[in-house]
Amino acid sequence: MKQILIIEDDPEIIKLLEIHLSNLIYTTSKALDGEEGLNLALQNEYDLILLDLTLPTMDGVTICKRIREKKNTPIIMLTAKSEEIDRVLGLEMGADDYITKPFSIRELLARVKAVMRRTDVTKFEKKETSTITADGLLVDIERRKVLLNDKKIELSPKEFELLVLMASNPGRNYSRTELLDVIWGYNFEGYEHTVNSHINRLRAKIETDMAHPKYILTSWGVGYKFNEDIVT
Amino acid sequence: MKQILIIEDDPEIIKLLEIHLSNLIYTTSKALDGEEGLNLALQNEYDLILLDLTLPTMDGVTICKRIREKKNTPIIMLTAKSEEIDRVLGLEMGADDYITKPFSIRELLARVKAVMRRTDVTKFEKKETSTITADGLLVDIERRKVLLNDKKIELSPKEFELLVLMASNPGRNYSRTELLDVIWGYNFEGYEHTVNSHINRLRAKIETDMAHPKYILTSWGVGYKFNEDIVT
DNA sequence: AAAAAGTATCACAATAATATCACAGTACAA
DNA sequence: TTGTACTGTGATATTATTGTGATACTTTTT
Repeated sequence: MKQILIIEDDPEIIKLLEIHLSNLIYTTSKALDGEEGLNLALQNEYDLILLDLTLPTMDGVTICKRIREKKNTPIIMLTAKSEEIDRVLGLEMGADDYITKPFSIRELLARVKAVMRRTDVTKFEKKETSTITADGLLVDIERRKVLLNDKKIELSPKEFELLVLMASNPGRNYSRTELLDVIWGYNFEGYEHTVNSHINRLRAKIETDMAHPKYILTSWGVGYKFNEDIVT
Repeated sequence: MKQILIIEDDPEIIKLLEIHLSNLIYTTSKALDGEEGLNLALQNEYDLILLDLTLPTMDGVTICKRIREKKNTPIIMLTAKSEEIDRVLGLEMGADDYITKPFSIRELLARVKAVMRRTDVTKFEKKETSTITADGLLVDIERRKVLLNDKKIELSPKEFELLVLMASNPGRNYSRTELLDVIWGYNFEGYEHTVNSHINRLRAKIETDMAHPKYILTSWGVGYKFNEDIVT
């Protein structure tokens, strides 16, 4: 019997999911807010987690990341936003799939089955490396440490997160909105040019020539990306 | 053949949408005011509805809600206001996506395709080709990267969009007006020969012999097209 | 062949996007 | 409390991109 955890604050949706998932011989647990959901997810072994993006006490993005730090449980995000960008975001933060509300039950069940099928095979695969190396730069994610030519660099939290996110996927373009969503959080109400400032400060610490950055490149009219040509 | 319903009071925009949607092998119906639109939406089975927010006789929000009471037809809202509030409203009332006027046709088509893909359960596993190859040219749409004989080429936003659009349909002729509508947006007030300049700059970056272009060909008296004889 | 129409090219100004910097508010530790 | 580091934002500087005019060049038409 497969165990599914539902983290979702709308009781209507929970009810809906429970009815249809139990038809497929899955048993379900539920959590109504983020904190509770995270605890359940970490303390038990589920086969799948259905995770709402917008939740009380802790938002879905954070929960997803926190779960991924400890566990490999497959996660399907439930989100109200349907922009293409969000899809990528959801997957990059470690979710296995996403589905946008309002969704049809048929569609959801198809994805649940698909994820179950997929993870049966890949269940025992190893997690990714926790250090990134590129030219003279070394980023130790676990220890939150950055070395530039063997010299230790002190980064602020935001700077570090920016670096890790972008360096984890060299060559991928990140729009300012995307970065705000992922690092600042979904509900950040502020200007996009806040990102500029942080990129600027990050560059000041790791780049030798500010006019010609080696690591953090700007994609004009798009956003920023980590230089893919220098990763080892 | 997919059926799309357009509920929109501006005949110009309807015409524009019809032209470009028919290129994608969609057939369209149209309604010029809210009442008519609602009736059509309820009495027929459409695959998608494009719904203007501000309409005579009945506004878009009401129509959207009324449709949702009876049907699950995917809806994309067309709205002139760009405030964040309106977006959330649009989604909460049951719309699948929204797009703010003035929009570029390219953007709209992308969303239409995305919604179609999403709602079509059977096609979920299918992946879309995100790279185009032709002779020495490689266009990675997802990563916004262009390689010419394994050498990276930096393109400006407009140049990149022109290339992607035309390379996606090799051999198809694009008039200057069409390119302006699709890439610049239908509201662009400017000269057609703006396109010439951008094509010129694009060519300067990817063509080796400007006098005899290999990729971007000129259709005399018509417009431009991507050379269909070299795609792999 | 000349005129006309459409296209190519280029330089330059206007625009929009990004970079930089200073400063104030905040949080947090000593 | 004071001090310190971090962060968001305004102001301003600096760039890259873009639209346009002028002009040269082709192709088509007459």
